[in-house]
Amino acid sequence: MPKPRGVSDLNLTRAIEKYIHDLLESEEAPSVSLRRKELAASFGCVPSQINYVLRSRFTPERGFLVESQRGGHGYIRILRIAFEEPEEKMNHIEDIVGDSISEQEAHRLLQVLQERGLLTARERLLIEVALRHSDEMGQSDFDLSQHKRNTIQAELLKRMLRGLMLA
Amino acid sequence: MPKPRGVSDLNLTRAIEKYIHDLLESEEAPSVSLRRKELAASFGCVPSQINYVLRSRFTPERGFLVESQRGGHGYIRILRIAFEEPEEKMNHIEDIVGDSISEQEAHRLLQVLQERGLLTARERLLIEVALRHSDEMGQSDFDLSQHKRNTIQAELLKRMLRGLMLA
DNA sequence: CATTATTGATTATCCTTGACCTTCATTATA
DNA sequence: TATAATGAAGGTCAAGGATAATCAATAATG
Repeated sequence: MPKPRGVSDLNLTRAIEKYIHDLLESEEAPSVSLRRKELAASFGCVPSQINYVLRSRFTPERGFLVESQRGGHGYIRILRIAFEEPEEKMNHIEDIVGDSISEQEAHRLLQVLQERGLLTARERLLIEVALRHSDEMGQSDFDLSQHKRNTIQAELLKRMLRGLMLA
Repeated sequence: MPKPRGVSDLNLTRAIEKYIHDLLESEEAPSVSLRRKELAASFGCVPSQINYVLRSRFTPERGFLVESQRGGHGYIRILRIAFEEPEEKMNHIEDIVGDSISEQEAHRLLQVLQERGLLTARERLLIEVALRHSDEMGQSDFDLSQHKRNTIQAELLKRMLRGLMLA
């Protein structure tokens, strides 16, 4: 009888991510500025850890832009980009999906879109089912190459997302 | 040296499946997080066994989504999207869809489901986009017969509805 | 016999750290 | 004033440890 245990264990990266996220939430302005060294010190880590967090979490795919300046009075600024028009939102997504997308990438993207409130869990589930079916068909029934399947997948994904964003 | 696997003589996969299911039942939140290595250890099996259970039992077609993260502080999170009440309703739907369904029929069915509040407009749209894409592929890219396309469509439709309605 | 389950070896990914590199503003100096 | 030195940021990269995923072979089951 295995013990039920929660995995609430935050790692450094997620802690820093959450901290920056909270900063963005609390501010009125859609951006925050900070000192890399100070932030690292307050988390008791090496400064380059901050770069890792920014590179892996505050990407344009997730709706962020990062600016910085070196030297004296250096800084890092994180901007949350807002997509007012469904048109813009859609262009953004089309760019991210591209002409070909792997299952992994699609999976990630859907997770992010749900986190950003652009999809419900049920909608995400529907899309995943459709993508799996497409991939399965392509593999078992038509013996398509990985790349071909990823191309079809990208097309299907874009159509489904397009439909939702413009709805 | 056979290890004691518990009184119930279920096989490993079903035991792990049940364990995860029970966790989901007992929690308030519709998701559980766990460590693959620990869970495997507590069942006295190899970690990849957990992947087998997830791949075969906790699919989107069955109403679940799985997220995971590797590396230090890695985890696996299982989300239950659908609940398993409308068992009968689903049987009914399986009967209606059958092994083959035309675009027209699918269209009407989705309309009814939306009217009954079982689907949102957006969900219906997603399904229609997927069906259309499937049909278009079948016709233009693979030159399939009408009947074959309707068979594939029925399969896709059932999977998507199953995913939403039952677990 | 066909399908499902189990295992272990190998591969991929994520996080963390530290050494070394680049850029910028300020200050010293010719 | 023009330029060089200095110090104070931030950036890059690669290595190492900690997990999880994949895959093919084998066993068990129905």
